[in-house]
Amino acid sequence: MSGPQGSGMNIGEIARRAGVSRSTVSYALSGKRQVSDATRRRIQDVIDELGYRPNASARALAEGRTRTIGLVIPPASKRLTHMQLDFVGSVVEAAAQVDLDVLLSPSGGDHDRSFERLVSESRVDGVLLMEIRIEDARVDRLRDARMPFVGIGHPANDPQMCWVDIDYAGLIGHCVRHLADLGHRSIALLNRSPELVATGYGPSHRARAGFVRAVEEHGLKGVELLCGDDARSGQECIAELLANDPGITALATVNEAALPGVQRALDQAGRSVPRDFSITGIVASHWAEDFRPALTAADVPTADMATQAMSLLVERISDPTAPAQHLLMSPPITLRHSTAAAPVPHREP
Amino acid sequence: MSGPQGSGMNIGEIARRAGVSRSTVSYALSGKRQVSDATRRRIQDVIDELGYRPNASARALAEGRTRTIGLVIPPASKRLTHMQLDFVGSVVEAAAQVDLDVLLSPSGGDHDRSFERLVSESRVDGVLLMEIRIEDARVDRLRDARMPFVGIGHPANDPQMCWVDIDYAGLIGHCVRHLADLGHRSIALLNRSPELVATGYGPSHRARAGFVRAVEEHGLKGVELLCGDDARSGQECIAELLANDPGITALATVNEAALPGVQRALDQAGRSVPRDFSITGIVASHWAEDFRPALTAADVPTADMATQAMSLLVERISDPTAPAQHLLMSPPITLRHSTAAAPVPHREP
DNA sequence: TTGTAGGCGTTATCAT
DNA sequence: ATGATAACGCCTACAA
Repeated sequence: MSGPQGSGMNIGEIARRAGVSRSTVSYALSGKRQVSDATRRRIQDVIDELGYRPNASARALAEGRTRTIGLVIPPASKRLTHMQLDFVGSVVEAAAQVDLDVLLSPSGGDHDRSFERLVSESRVDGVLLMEIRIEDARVDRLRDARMPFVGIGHPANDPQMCWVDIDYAGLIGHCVRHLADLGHRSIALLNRSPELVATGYGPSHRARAGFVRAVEEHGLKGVELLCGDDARSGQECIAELLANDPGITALATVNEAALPGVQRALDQAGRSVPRDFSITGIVASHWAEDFRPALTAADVPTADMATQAMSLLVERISDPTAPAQHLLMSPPITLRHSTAAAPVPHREP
Repeated sequence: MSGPQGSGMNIGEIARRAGVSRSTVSYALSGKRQVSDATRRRIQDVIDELGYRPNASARALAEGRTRTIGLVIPPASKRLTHMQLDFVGSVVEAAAQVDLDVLLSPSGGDHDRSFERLVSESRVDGVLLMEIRIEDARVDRLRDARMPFVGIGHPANDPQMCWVDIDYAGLIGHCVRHLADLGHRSIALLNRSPELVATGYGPSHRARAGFVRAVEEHGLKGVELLCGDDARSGQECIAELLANDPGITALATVNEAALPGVQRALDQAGRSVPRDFSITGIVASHWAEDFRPALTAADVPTADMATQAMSLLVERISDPTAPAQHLLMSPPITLRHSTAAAPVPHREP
């Protein structure tokens, strides 16, 4: 009943007490060869009594796999977004479902000890790589090390690589069309930070592309806002927007962390949502619900993505040579209460 | 330059190519005994050329430690709160600082395979246990397995155990006093879900105790609300409160996930914060900033807690017999914009 | 300063 | 149906 940690509790000890050889115990446990009912029961009794569990390191060494996957997350220093955190939770859950453990690695820069441990010390069987840049050294590193991996997000055209991503370009396009249908003629895109965009952050670039294209298609006026991932930046950004472009009546966002600030700036300007100003975009689903008013938005299906990414990874681990798969997800826009018909322009009497 | 994964890349191969024995390579790497400059350089050259890194499993097996710690989180199925997720990020960061990896285990019920793997397969050197119940089987399990661990939260009186926690009772007391000082006479405690409270969730019980005591001390009327961890529950809860106890003018909360709903219910009732209704409580710091209006609250210092917990754990791993330490943190209440003097009661004319 | 060899706890290939 | 025994890759006395 007590712990197997302390003293010399190992497969040999079990074998000795059960009066069999170590291999028999091993096989009784794995079921990889027949063991008579009698001995199996004897072995199981001893195991139950002592609370034995095989040592993971020894097993990993012998089997050549760790039953663990790595999850590379952005460094926590710059606080993770709701979406990212949600995704981490979902991945851990999805992994637990298939009895895999998850090793977390916060990795941003290129000199990252934690990331290096992951890829080159055989700590994990495969890796889920979050927050991929359009040009991402880590992708090359993983490939170089022959480590099976699946990207959450995708770099520039790379058919060999396996990934799942959100269709930012398409979804922002849908958002723009939704706003256009409501009669908005001048709209803004609330993108992420200038630094992130400068490093070639895929979602930002694709959101921009989708925005530019859709704005053009619908003959709208569009302005792009580069904005830090926090409430303060959001507030400054929107305050400035309202001052410089008072004609803007709607916003599509890919920057959920800035939203509280957006609210505040609109409040201060006396603009009410959705009466005077519409907001939509791409956000983690519960975040959309938590907004006031509830946000009409494309809800990122983090749990789904996690499950899909996990099964892709499992597949890739078991057959690294199989053709790479890409999954571009495009969740529908859920209509809530943050968008409405464009306000009628003021007329001087 | 390329990966050590593929073929037979191990310490023996390095030794062969450098023309030395395996032990020399090992010592050159660990620095645990003198190696002549010449051979060290020769070895290093080979290592650099091949991009060799020692196999973690083999090392763990030989050394008897994994350089990994486990982080036991609540199951992700019921979405984690901001505070919890924030904490996860902070822990990972703190661990990376000291070159430790973090294995995540979502563990709620008592039959948890992932948790069992953690404690009994020697996958980790120590464990950080989140969301401890006042009576918590996992604590016994860890102790039983002689696994060094530190609790985030603490069970009932247990001087042997090492933990760091927030002083919920004291902090809620401060919140109540703050409200009392502002003239509020009838206040509510927004506690967490009935189920959580029923399972003996420490923070809830301690918040309640602190609330009851402080309310009594200041001669106030106090009502406790048990409320699910989501916006909808918050909305229902507060709607009901305003209907049944219209005299309530302030709220102290330990349930940040319900706050968006609280906002909505107050909006619908035409009560404005802080003019008609004050809100304060204990929340993750950025959550307080993101509230509208910004929340006067005790900001939980998650990064601090993580760092402290980590160093306690490291210490405990290196000397399991050292006396247990307890850290009860009591962050100050940051004054923002969600509390104000109690509104003057209505008078029928 | 360096080499030899045994052990860490499993799995898996031989035999029997 | 079961036992020996050699890997797996690294660390570390013990020798030289």
